[in-house]
Amino acid sequence: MAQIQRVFAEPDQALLTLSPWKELDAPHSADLLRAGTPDMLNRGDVVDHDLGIVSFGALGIERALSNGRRVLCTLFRKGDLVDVRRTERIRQGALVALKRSSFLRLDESLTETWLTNNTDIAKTMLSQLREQFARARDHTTDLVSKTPVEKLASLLFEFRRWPETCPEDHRNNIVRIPISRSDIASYIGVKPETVSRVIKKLVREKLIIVHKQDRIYLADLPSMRRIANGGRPRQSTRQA
Amino acid sequence: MAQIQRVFAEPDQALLTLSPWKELDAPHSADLLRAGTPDMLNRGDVVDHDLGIVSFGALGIERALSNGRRVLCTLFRKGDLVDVRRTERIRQGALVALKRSSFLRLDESLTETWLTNNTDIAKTMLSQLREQFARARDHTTDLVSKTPVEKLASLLFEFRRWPETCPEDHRNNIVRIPISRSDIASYIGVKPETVSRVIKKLVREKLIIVHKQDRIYLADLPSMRRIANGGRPRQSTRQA
DNA sequence: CGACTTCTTGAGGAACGTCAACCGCAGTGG
DNA sequence: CCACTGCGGTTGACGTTCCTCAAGAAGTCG
Repeated sequence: MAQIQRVFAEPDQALLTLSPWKELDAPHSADLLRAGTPDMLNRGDVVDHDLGIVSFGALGIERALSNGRRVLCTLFRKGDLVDVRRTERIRQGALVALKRSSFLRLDESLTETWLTNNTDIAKTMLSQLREQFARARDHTTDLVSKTPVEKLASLLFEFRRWPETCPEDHRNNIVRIPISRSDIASYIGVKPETVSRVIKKLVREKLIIVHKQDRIYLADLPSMRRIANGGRPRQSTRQA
Repeated sequence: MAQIQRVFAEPDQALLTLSPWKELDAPHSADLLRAGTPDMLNRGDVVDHDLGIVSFGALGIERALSNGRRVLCTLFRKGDLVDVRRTERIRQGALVALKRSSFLRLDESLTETWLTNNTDIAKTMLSQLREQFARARDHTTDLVSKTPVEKLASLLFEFRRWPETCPEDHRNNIVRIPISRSDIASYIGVKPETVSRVIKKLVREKLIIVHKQDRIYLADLPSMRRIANGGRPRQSTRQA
């Protein structure tokens, strides 16, 4: 028993240092942990539960379209509340691990009880959902009318904001890529080939340097930021 | 004074019959109404407030990219809680009315007090945000890898689910289009010209009939549903 | 080392964006 | 009453872009 406790105590305690959970009083956060069941997940594992917290790693909601098209419509990162319950049961999609991750399953009825007795937890969950909705809007902006280069640049900055980024990497403009190339493609709505070509292009222009597959150096941060915000539109068809 | 009360009493009372607000106890919902300031909005009006409820009409969050690209990253419809406050103040975007609408502004600190004293309201807001996040995921799925035809078909079904749809229209497979063609375009990430061409194409195939500009009849609902769910992928480059 | 998956590179074409012009309609003013 | 104007929407021609397909390279695991 003590052993089992230990197994999840380490990463799961860590999430209490993350916003917004760190704002909770100690007793509440302890409740939170005790009520959760930790799941270790490998890449590709499907989570058959729609309420919990990501202790570490990366999860996503995956949907399949005809023609083998695969869509990643949301990314959940370390510290995120995952609450994908919904009233209308349409097109739910599967919650799937994109890399080695830990998921702290929460019991639904128990959580409901908390919400009734404790407005702090309710407020914390509200701020989480609000934040995730805001991130979804940002992502939508990326998808709606940006070019692949702009989309990828924007995604790099999103990864830069992930809590895994250590302060040193952040200072040095190093971004860790937590997911595979094809997952990136499914997330930003292009094909893996295009992701590859875009990265190659940015390297050629000396805007980034790929240290390792999952480690990219933003050599020209201002330019990259400009591109991410929409600074590289489709070329006009008419010559100047 | 009585007159002013009357002005907003009518549409704003109506929203209490909508999910999830209708689940609230009468005294709480009355508080909700009293605390709000109703704003009448015309198409194009910008709302400089990030907390409230849509009494009727349609609002959207609009962002501008370089090159004159305009993005509508979320739609808010009748009954929706609009809570777009966020911790990181990046790329906020403007909340703008897409047609004649009424917005019930809520006071932030007052709402905060409610949440502390009343878990019912907290739960209601939670379920609202959860639902909107779910809708955002659906929209993301549409944007990521669907063709324009699929995107538009999907949007028609979204409009069909809007609370304005009267039961009769629903039975008769009539969809009311609440926003302009160019807003549709900015929302599904294509150009107005493409929207026009797609509609024309669907009409030619006898899948829909356009009664009026803002009234479309789904002549072949099953086919349309199939298309909306991804049934019309990009044509292969290789001949069969 | 070989079997495997993931990523990259290359060629070619469909598709959607770009531009420009036109249409229909509503409001305005002579 | 009609010309004028402005706006939203539509149509057509054309070209860039990114997807498709296929094959090779690189990384991963037994």
